[in-house]
Amino acid sequence: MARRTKEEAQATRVQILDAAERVFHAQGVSRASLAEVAKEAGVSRGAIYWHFENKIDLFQAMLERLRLPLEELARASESEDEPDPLGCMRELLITALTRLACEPQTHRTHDILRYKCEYTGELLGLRERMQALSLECDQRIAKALSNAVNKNQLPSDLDCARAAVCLHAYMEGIESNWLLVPNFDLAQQAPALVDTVLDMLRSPALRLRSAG
Amino acid sequence: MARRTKEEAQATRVQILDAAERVFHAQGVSRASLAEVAKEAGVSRGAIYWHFENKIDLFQAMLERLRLPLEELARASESEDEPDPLGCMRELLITALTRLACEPQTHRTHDILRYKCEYTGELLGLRERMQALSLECDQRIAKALSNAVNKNQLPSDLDCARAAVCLHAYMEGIESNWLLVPNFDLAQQAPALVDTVLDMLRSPALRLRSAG
DNA sequence: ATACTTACATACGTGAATGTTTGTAAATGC
DNA sequence: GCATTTACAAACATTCACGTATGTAAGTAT
Repeated sequence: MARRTKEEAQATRVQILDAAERVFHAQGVSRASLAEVAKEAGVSRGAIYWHFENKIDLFQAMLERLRLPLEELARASESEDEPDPLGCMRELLITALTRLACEPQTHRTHDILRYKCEYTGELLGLRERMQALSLECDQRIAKALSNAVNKNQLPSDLDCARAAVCLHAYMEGIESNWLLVPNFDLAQQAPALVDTVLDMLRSPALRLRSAG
Repeated sequence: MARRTKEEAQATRVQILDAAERVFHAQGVSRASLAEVAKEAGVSRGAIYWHFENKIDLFQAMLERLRLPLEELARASESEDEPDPLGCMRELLITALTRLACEPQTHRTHDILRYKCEYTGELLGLRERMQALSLECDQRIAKALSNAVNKNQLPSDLDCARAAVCLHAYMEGIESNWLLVPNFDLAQQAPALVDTVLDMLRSPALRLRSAG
């Protein structure tokens, strides 16, 4: 085939990324072959090697597409100027679940990250990144909770660090379990699920010096 | 090498399973080769093919070793005769976390299942089994909660099914996040973590007809 | 218009892992 | 005590995906 214009080239790049998403989801990252991705994208393997270094480069490029969609909301709930940090966090958590339920791309990508991917070998860098993200997530939640305490939206003796760990775990588990068995309407249940965990923040077990 | 006695054969079988656990954990299931497992076990690849059909057979045999350790406790909290179903469940949940933290074999195996394994292709059967286990887990928890309600240990209008989903998710998330970043003493924190989620069961958001 | 570069397609070489087959010495059954 | 089976080791053949190298036609700069 002949040379394409720059826009056409960008289009094939997106086609490859979309195909990779589908093939990685169907076969798993390690089992997926670039030949399959090429076939699914309607190009040759050479095209993939033109746009990407190798499979993990393709994989990571695919993941990059889904970054920083919730950054603004997150920043808002962390801001000390935000008058309603708890409500802001509630929105944030509900949005996260809703996006997972309603956006197929988000759904597939998270499914790959949880159940179709081995965090070892060439993907050790990804594992470290997930670890960093997990820690950062804990800290951001703790910060938002602290702001909520300062606005008297939560008990003043709340152990924000431990509460953040619990809240994070709960959200993680909801996502994991629903991805494994999507036997309820996540988008519809999202507000109730989030309100449940926010109620947990009033638990006596989460007060300072109550344990630990 | 020459033929071994039956007990010696059983010993090499266990050696292979132990080696598989280590290699799967280090390399991931798909990246791990039977040659590596054999080398780690101090046998030849032929020995593995004698004891197991192939890699996934070996993998599933490895998983079988860890089954039904909590079955009795679980059954107790499900039993309607149990006078303290909530306390029984508390014990069960704490035990689960403590085992994860204290038993290296449990730790490694769960780490493999969560972060070193792709639930697709030849492991689709495993995925279906995990789905079934997840559903069964929800139902068992719901049953235990229902028993606790009957003993007046929990509010009578508790939505046991939804509460079970939430409790299950929380535990799942605690395990997942701690396996990814083991930056606190899980065994020590286990009682506090469990008490926190048990307090959540009193949340108004988990009452019947409150949502959903 | 031409020279150069781009955006791929095609073909090739390589290595690694798999499953199988064959060999063998000792343990076990009768 | 002999035949048979067991519990492996070692060698073999095959597959398969990867990376690379080469080919090529059209776009782009000058």
